[in-house]
Amino acid sequence: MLTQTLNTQAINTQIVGKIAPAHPVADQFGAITGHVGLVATEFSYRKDEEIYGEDEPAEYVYQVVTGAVSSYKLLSDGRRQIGAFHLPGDVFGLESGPAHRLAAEAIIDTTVRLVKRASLEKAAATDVQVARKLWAMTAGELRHAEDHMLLLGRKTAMERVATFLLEMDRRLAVAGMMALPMCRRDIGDYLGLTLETVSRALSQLHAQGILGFSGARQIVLRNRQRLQHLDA
Amino acid sequence: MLTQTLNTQAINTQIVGKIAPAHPVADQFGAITGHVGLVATEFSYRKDEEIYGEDEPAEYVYQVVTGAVSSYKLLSDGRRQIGAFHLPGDVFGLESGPAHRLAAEAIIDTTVRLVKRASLEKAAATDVQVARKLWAMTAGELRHAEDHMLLLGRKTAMERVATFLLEMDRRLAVAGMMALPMCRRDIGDYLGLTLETVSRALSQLHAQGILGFSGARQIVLRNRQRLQHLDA
DNA sequence: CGGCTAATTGATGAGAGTCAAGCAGCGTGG
DNA sequence: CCACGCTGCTTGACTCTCATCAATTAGCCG
Repeated sequence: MLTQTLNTQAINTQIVGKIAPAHPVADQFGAITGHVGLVATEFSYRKDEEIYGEDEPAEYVYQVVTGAVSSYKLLSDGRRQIGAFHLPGDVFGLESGPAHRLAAEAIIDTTVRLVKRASLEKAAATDVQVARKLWAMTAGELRHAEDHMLLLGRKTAMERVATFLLEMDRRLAVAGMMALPMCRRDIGDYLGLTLETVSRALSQLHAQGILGFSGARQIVLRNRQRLQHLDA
Repeated sequence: MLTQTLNTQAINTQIVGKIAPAHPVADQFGAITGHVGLVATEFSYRKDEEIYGEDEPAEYVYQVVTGAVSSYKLLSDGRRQIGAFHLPGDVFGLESGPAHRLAAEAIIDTTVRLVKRASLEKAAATDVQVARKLWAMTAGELRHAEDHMLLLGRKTAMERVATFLLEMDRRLAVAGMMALPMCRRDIGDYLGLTLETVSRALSQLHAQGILGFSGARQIVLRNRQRLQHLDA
């Protein structure tokens, strides 16, 4: 079904390495594919559209060009844990085994670049540098997951929200302001909290002057030091 | 300081591949090192002894021969999150980057086999099969961490304990009985609960006839199906 | 058998969840 | 350009699960 969607909506096929990196930072996708001449395709998803499901065969590896994606697991009764948010430049959907172990969906309108998993595997089989990079990317995800386990298992609601704000500030702040792509429910599902608890924590930080709002999703951190102090 | 300890206590140096695997299951260590002739050393730690600290340089990769190890992170005030338990046969301490991102300590008297990280790196640089195996091991850890994030973020206390029992049953049950190497506090720190909550959940499962005790750490699962049902 | 550590159990309380109401921001259409 | 309506966010009142504090009890090793 992903394949079907791809066939009907794919808009842009290019040789990776001939296009400019989407972002000024080291382009992780290019680092893998640049010198092996893999074909990458651009593709778009609308807000709330599923990119792949949990346990679905991992046919493609993705990189966010614009927009934002969440990776998550569900329990049978609908409880959801978001494991990571993927922002422009981030690679997601990379698996060592045959299937995706989290589902992924666009949280706002999103464009991704994608390559076939099989072609990466093939490149890795002959090029040790590619193999090393794939390992390093998985290790980076593991590092994030380990940090997040500490947050989910042992931090208070306020500490979780403080950690979240500092992470998003680091990853998407422009000119000291961040435009959050995700709603309060998504933040709650990422932090193991309810959306109400997230909202209350943000309100409290606002009341203390630690952050400012210009719209619920436009946040300015006014005192990173105090926020770091709240983050245990 | 690890080096110092190694110098004083190392007892056994061997060519990996010439010794019998510690366990009947596929030997992960051997899979990496068997055909490249790496030198492995055996080494022992006493209960509660630290094997390496968080952010310490990752000089060695380890495999549990006998005993059990926990990998954990600490907050400044002492709150602890155990990310994984390592049981006989398990590899731990494998890093793609330069440092350990969790600390590790023996939870009972433990013997490990270890190889220099640098020699693995070297083997991976020339042997794509080794590189692939290292990636797969890190991916396996990531899979466990992703499952554990769901547990920590979204499961109830009883669901967490049920998940834990089923995991340990799968990993260390012999003749339908499991001998837990870890205390209630360790279980709590793994599940994001207090030791009292773990104890109460176990007592409740006992009262319902779902499990039997012969000593606090000797547990028999009498009804895996009901336990699976309690695990969401 | 004695003494220590680990585990159980009970009483109480705090932090986050649930349920519910109202508000604000934003996109749409008149 | 402004009004309307939808969705998402905030806030309040109350509940409940799990943490905390405390006292026994059980298990284990010398």
